[in-house]
Amino acid sequence: MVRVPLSRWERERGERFGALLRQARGDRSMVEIAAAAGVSVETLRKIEGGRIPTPAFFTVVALAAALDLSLDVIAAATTPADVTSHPGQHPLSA
Amino acid sequence: MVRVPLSRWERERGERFGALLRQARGDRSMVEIAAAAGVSVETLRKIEGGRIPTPAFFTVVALAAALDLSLDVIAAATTPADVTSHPGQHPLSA
DNA sequence: AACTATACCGGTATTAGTATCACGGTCATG
DNA sequence: CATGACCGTGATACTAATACCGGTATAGTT
Repeated sequence: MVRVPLSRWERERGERFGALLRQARGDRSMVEIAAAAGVSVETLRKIEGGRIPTPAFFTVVALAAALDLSLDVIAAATTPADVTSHPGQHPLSA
Repeated sequence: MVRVPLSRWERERGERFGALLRQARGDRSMVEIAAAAGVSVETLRKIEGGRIPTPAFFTVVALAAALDLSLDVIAAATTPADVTSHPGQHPLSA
């Protein structure tokens, strides 16, 4: 009946995710990438800054396309290796 | 100041997405896949049925892993070809 | 036959989180 | 100076994720 709050781990993962996007953006402006992805600039800023730790899948799809990134690479890069070897240790989803 | 409601197109995309997951699940039980992904069964059911049209990215990551699917393949399969050739015609994100 | 267990179905209620706009501020550039 | 990008924030409506409900269907057991 209640949505479970995001754990610390999930928040940190979101921060890692945001940092990865920031890095991929490089010299391009946030405004440019947000427009290319069809997302508001504020949203991209929040995602990059980890303040939206679990964005919607299709939002990420659009951002990945604008940044020419593979989703599989993103997913692999934001999951610490120890989690993948022990799937039961942390929630796997958002 | 207000979050824009999901368009019909976005809802339909969510239904396509859900159908793709359902197909990928095959003979395996919803309970089994949901558990493997660390997601509630109700959530998976709703995603498959299109009643959660824009699930969180990391939820999809976990489900894709449980189903042994590539995220890039999922994203490509749920985007009609005419949308990719005309990026301005529909919102690209969730 | 009845009973039990399990999976699946769509819906409801609740809570937490997202995505957006708008704002005031800073900073860099022409 | 004006302009554009970036920053974090407040407020808002919307949506996701969860547990639960009553129902159906199937398979196995007594």
